[in-house]
Amino acid sequence: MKRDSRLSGVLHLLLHMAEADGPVTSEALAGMMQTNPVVIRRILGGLRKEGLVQSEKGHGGGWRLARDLESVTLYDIHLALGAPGVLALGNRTESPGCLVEQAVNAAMSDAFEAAEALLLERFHSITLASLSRDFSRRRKRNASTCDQHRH
Amino acid sequence: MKRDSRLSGVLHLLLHMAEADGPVTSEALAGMMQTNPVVIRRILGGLRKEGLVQSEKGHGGGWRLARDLESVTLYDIHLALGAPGVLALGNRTESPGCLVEQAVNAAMSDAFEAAEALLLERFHSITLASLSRDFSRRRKRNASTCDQHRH
DNA sequence: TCTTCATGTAACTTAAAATATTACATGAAA
DNA sequence: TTTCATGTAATATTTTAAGTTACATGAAGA
Ligand code: FES
Ligand code: FES
Repeated sequence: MKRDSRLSGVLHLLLHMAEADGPVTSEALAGMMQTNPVVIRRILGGLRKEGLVQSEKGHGGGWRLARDLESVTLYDIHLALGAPGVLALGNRTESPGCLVEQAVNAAMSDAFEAAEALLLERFHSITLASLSRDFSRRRKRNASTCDQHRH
Repeated sequence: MKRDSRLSGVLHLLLHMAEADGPVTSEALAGMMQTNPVVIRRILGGLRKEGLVQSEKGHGGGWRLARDLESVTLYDIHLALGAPGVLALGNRTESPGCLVEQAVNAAMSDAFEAAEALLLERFHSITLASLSRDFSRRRKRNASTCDQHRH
């Protein structure tokens, strides 16, 4: 069982894009995320379909945010990523006819749904803008020593 | 990202053991779970260390519950399984020096902790006994047509 | 126009986990 | 002393995620 850090990673990308003046290339973003440009393009390509980012080809091209920082919540991004399951635990579904399994699943599903609902509700209340503000606050306190680039 | 159904699977095992008169062999349990006996022995071996089940070798051997159904909660079992992460989503930790990452992680960690706490709190209130009662209720309503065995 | 740069995507490869299997030792009952 | 079942290490298989290569498309600049 491994944790999916795609949401976290995408936030990283978006905030870095918010910081930048112009478009940012997938190569630059890949540098920050220590991964391959194609991976970035795949991820951001999905977000573009949802209208969160836009891209431009050719000289001076790259990626930029398509919406206002205030209007984008973690939940929006979560949806744009395909709303992957939020919980690492799940129900067995291999023997649907088994009454034991039915009883187990019924009991756990309630708990799962409650936890998931709580998490997604929190996501609604976190905007890119609030993250950006928090970032600025941190930048004032610490001298940034980011390996990949200067702020 | 795949969901871990170990908890669900273990509950299945334990309830089947609760139903049985004597010890149940790992082979029989493997049949119900459509897996290999060694896999069962590995999982139950972990639970034995926590005092949830006990095993006997040789003729007439197998696995049985070691504690009262009322006294075992989902949370106990979760702990006995090593308390694996409950959430599928997680924080990136690849660039700990990055201030953007710090801001993102700080914001999400709160939400993660809240959701996890809620789920585990629910686990505390579900006992093996309550699951067993629910199972009996279902058995009365439906005629059991379990492929692996009769109840 | 022709070169350069960057995205868009499919196909492929690599790497990492999770799961399953084999093999054999240990100990208990018949 | 044979049979049965657990205990466990080592191995193999399967599945899933991540990364890479290759090349097409289109935009800007020389
Ligand atoms: S295998 Fe679960 S009820 Fe029979
Ligand atoms: S790479 Fe994230 S702050 Fe620089």
